[in-house]
Amino acid sequence: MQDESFGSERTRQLVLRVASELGWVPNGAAQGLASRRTGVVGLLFPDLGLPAAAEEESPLYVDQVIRGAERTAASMGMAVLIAAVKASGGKSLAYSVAGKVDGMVIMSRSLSDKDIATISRTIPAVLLANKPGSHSYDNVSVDNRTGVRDVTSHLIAHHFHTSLAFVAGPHGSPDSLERFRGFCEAVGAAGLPVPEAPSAEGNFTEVGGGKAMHRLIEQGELPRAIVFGNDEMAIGALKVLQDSSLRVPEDVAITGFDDIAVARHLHPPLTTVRQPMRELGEQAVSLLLARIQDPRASRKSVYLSTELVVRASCGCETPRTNE
Amino acid sequence: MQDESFGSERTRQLVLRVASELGWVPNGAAQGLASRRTGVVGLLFPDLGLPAAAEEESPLYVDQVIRGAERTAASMGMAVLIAAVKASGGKSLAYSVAGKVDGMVIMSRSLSDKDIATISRTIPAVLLANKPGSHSYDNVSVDNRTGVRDVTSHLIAHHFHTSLAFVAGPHGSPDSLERFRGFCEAVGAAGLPVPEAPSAEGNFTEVGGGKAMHRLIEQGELPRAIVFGNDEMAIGALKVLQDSSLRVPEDVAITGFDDIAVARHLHPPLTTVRQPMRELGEQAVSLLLARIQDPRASRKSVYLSTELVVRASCGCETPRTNE
DNA sequence: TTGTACGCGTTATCAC
DNA sequence: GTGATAACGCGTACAA
Repeated sequence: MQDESFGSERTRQLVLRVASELGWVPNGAAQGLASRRTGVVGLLFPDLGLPAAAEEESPLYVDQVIRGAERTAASMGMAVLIAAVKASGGKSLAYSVAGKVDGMVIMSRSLSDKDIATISRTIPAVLLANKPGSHSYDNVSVDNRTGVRDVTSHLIAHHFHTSLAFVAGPHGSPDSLERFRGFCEAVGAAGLPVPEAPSAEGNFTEVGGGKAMHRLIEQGELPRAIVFGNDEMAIGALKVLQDSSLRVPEDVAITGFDDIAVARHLHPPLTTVRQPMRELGEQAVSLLLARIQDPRASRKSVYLSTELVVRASCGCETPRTNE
Repeated sequence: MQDESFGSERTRQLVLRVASELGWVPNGAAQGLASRRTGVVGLLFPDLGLPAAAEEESPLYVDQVIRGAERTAASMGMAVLIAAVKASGGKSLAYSVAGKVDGMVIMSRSLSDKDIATISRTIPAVLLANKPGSHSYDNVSVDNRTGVRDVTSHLIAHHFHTSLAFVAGPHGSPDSLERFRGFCEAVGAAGLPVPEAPSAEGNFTEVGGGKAMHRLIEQGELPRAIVFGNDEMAIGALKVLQDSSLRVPEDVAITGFDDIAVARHLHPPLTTVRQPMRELGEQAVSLLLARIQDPRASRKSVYLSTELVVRASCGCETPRTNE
């Protein structure tokens, strides 16, 4: 099947034709067993275990990564085996996947460090969006810190805000932590007081963002600008603000992170930091394929840069143009 | 590995522990070859080959189906192998996938009837959102016709519109065709003139919808209500209408189909037909697993019903409540 | 209960 | 260049 040089080209074609007419399909298991390569890459992502409704709104993030991964895998003739892994156990699926693929991409918060270590002893693994500094593996992540630093600086330098707040995602999320650091850097660089901790936490969800906003409002002393750790929390907060008759951006400016599809359709359109989610998946698979080819090359870390997307929620004018 | 009854339970635990300490992972290929089941289900979806930018906005549909499929597959301990198939050839990936799975879910427009037939001779296949009536396979689809009939009737009965238009998706899309039929049924039932063909086509994309809208405007005789074949086209049209200083819904009412996440964030929020995309994926995998268990059971077709989601773009009041 | 040999469908190696 | 044959790693049936 894989030998391209055959005696008689005619015979080859004939066999191939008959084979397809007969509906013959090569057995992948046998191929894999004999050739020691499956032609499949695995992709593990976290199953947040959210109620279906919430999940439906949210996880554009993972979806885009999957798309990117599928895309570059396909360009190399490989398929992608996906599996959501619950934080609470259920790792057996992960191991099962590990036995069926040539390598895997492991998204952050889907597997414990120990399990990653175990698996990576059998097949190569690339970490996606994990805490920076884990140099034991190939790694691809986005420059969260610079991204948030950029929006925050924009709020300060361009709109002259001096009372700012940051709303974080779930505890322990490397992404959220880095974003908070970026916020602190920008605030510090402007000579403003640097907070010890985020002003609130919203779990990266819309409802969480709404609740966080409520808390901030009830505390009094509403900040003039709020940097949210992601877009969804900003969306939830936006609703709460509107219901509280607080105007955005006149009374309080808000920004997000991710630039999910809804962001530009909000009123006002959300100023945010664009994250190349799809490219994240693409790069991860690229790294993985490279490592499969050369298992003993030096570890690589890829940082993808973000892009500030200025719309109206920060206080900038939005020209009423189309796109 | 699969024999739960062992002589000495202690020994069993010991072996398992050592195995995991050694980082041993069972070889899926060998398991598959010996047991004749891979523990993997395949999912083929169409690669529309759109530019990345357009794709990023759009394919919520496929993503949700993937999620649903992954979800129920995981509940049965199975992983999902996904592959995007370009309409233009590239079917080799599809066949490769077919050799690696216990069965596949094939989304409409991803594979030719002939290829489906060939593959299904080797492994069970379930068709997703294909033309109704293909009773040769297990089939799951959404009740497009009733869905559009419902919105259209709403426009007629509730808002007393008599000049309506339908904007279709790509030529040859079974979904689009069924939705047009639903439109015609509603229009006919109300005693209004039934059109021969859709008033315009928008390829199911946002830009396509915008262009279609332009065409309708330039034709003069703007209909008072426009039923779009999906949400994205409605979004594109909405922008064009606003740029043309036409008010929605005062000057023209519009509706969509799918209820993608952006729909409720638009201004005005889009009245649309909710399609249980995720459940589509779930049901497809359920059918597939059932067929794998009993390959000679009778064919099954599952129709999922839609739900009319009334918001403001049709002319209804939207109470300014929060969800 | 425990051990052993065979088969799964393909690739790869080695004589010819 | 061509054609046999031994792995590949795990289930499983059968013998001990």
